[in-house]
Amino acid sequence: MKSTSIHDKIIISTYKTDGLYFSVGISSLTHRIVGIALPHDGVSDSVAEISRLHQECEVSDEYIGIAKTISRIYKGEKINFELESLDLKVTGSKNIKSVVKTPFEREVLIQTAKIPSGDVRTYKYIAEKLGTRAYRAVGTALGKNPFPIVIPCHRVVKSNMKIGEYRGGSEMKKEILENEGVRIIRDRIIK
DNA sequence: TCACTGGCCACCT
DNA sequence: CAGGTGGCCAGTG
Repeated sequence: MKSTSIHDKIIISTYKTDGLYFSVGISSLTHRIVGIALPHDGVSDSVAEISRLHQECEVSDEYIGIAKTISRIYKGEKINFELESLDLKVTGSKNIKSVVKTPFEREVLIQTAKIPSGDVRTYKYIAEKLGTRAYRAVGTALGKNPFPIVIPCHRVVKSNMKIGEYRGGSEMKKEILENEGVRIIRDRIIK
């Protein structure tokens, strides 16, 4: 069986601002985003975060504008991002590996995408939207979010309004939320 | 199959 | 308020 992913190539573009590097990976086949890196201090770490998940990658400036847009969201600008531009499909195939692994992860991401900038929801809220009590599984799914910043997993916090964990560290989570105008005192969201 | 492991939650000291 | 305990359930090997 032929895998279409054999001919797929991921283009990785990086935008630098304020000493931070933002990378985005885009499929040359589908033209959808397949990966976003959290900001890093160096360009190699930023590129590596995306490239280690894909076999064929090419570094290019082609999509630097998208990387820049992501950096602006990080800074707190309210920018509408089409969900259509993300590769959210889930394939069960062994040959063709999708970045989103299961329907559950996909639904968690879609619910999270609805949270407006400047606001937060809880892990429990997301779980209940999916009709389950798998609160922890929601956290696990968001921990694997291939599209951080654009799919705002940083806006999902604990039920007691404490910040909770983040792949880039809770300090980074706090920083993004504050950039969006969320008030935080002693690691707790103030409504 | 089955026994873990978790970006959690609620409840109890 | 901090820390501990049991519970929940999707993924993983």
